[in-house]
Formats: sequence, C-alpha cells, structure tokens
Amino acid sequence: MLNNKVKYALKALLHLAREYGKGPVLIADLAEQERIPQKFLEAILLELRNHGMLASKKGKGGGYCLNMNPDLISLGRVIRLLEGPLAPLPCVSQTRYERCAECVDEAACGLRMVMKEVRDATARILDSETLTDVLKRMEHARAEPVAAMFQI
Amino acid sequence: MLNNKVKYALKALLHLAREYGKGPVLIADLAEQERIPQKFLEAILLELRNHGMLASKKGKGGGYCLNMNPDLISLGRVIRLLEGPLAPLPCVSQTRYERCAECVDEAACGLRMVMKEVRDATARILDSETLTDVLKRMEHARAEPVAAMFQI
DNA sequence: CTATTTGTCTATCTAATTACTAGAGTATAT
DNA sequence: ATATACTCTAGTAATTAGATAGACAAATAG
Repeated sequence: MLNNKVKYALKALLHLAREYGKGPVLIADLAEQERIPQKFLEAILLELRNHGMLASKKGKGGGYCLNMNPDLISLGRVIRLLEGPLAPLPCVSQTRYERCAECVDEAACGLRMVMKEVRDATARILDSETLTDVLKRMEHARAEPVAAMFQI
Repeated sequence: MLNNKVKYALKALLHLAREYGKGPVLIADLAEQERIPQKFLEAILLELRNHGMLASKKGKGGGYCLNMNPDLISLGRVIRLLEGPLAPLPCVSQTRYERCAECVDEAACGLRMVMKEVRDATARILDSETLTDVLKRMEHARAEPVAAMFQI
C-alpha cells in the first residue's frame, strides 16, 4: 500500500502537470482543490523541490511548478523518490538491492522468484506511465464517462 | 514492501508444505532452519492457526502443521490474511475497497486507473501461485543451479 | 500419576514511521 | 514598507514493526 504522502504527491504533481507552462501555482490553491492538508502538502512539495523535481518562487506571484517536462516524470520515479523501491522484497529490488539477512540460499529461494515477477510487472506499469500519460487518461475518462451508461 | 512478519510467515508455510503429511514440526526446528527469531515466529504461527490455516498439537511429539492442502494456499491469500490488500491504494482493492477521503471524482481519477492495473497484475501472480507451485520452483532451481555456470 | 516436553497466551517494550500541525523566519514584488 | 508566499525547524499523537519475558495449559511417556 502506498502511503498518503506519496498519494498526495502524485495528485499534486498531476495538478502541476496540468498547469505546466502557465506559471507558478499557490500551495493554498493546490491544497484546496486537491483537498490535501496544506501544511502536510507544504512539506511534500518542499521535498520534491529539494530533489529537483519542482521549482518554487517566493513572494507575491510565487508558488510551485514542475521543474521538468511532465512526460519525463513517471509514477515509478516519484514513488521511489518518496517511499523507496517498488519491489515487494529488498532482495528483488533493481534500484536498492539488499540481501535478506535470514536467507540461506538466495538463488534457490522460491519466494524471491515469485516476488521478482511481481516487481517486474509493477515496474513495467509504473515506470512507463508518466504524468502526461495519466493526464490523458483522465481527459479520456471525462470525455466518455462510464457512469453515463447508468444515468440515462 | 512486504513486512518481515509476512516474509517469515511465507517461509514457514513453505517449510511446512515441504513436510506436509509427515506430522507436526517443532517451532524450534522451524525457527532454526529458516533462521527466524523464535518468539516472533511463535506469534506468527499462532495467528495463522487462529485463522485456520495451521493446526497445532501440544505436548511431546507436538508442533505445527498445515491444516489444508498446500495447493489451496496461495501467496496472495497469506499476504491478505496478515498484511491486508494487495492493492497499492484502498480505492482499487477488490477485497477491502475503501474510498479515498480526499478524492473529488473517483471515476475520473487517473491515478486510480493506473493503480488498478498494478493491483490486477500483482493479484494475477500472487493469487495463482500456491505453496506447492513455489516448492516446485525451488526444486527446479536446485536441480539446475544457474550459479554452476560460473563455477566450472 | 507425575515429570517433561511443547504449544498458548498475556503483557510489555523500544524504535521507527506516519500523518500532521505550529509558528517563526525569509525572500520578493509592488 | 508591507503584504504575500515559500522555508524550515520542531514537535506530537497514533500506529506499526519487531521483538522478548514469563506464566500457564495440555499431552504423553514411563
């Protein structure tokens, strides 16, 4: 399960991706429109900025904006930045491999083989899906709402 | 990331699956051979027993054994039992759906669509892979060790 | 029937993490 | 100057992780 921090970060980034190229967005607006606790959001945005993913501007007319093109930011990248590896076990992580302390024979560990498949399947999705891709999905969903079928 | 509790549980269950039909296994033996802290393992086995997955026998010649055929126990089932849903967000869980408190329009949430795909991919693997399947993988790996290639 | 073995269960503990909040400080535009 | 808006250091309450101690209960061998 993703924690709230990552979820809020992704929602905020999607919001900023939608406004990409239109100048800075106020934390307060972001917090209100995405319904995220403002002070918590502040901390998250700051962290993303310190990692170079966001840029900020102080003072009147200030705010936050993406520091790179939204099609360079994959969901996997954000999750790894704020939460850590996508892998369900550290011994199958590509980015932060760690041996299981208690493991007797890693090469013959059946659990590891299955978890490697899970990691690969997860990474295949999350590393290929960028903010731009997700925005496109959202527009598409708004254009053809499935719910409409039940609202005739 | 799976926590140690689940990892230990899965390792213990695989061990018990290997001994299935051969009578009870001592906690002490399990703990030693799988290198799991014994008292922690006790608590885990007790929980699995209280959920009906294991059976226990007190006194001399006692111990723990599987309470059902190992090909009825999928990794997904164990993870859900001890840790919760496989889904990365509660709003895409099949078994324990929960709405995101802050979500404005769930049907149009792009994040949700992607996470649904992740959940489905994960569940497809973990719900089909049983203890028996994992044991087969392990035997296979021991029969044809990849490492042998580098040890000539 | 009793000593020994082995699982059961309650209670506790520390450390880390999560999810926030307060409030003082700093930079900027006008 | 001054209002606006981000920065940053603390701190806190609640939960989870990862154990450990020790009394207790049941079963069996002899």
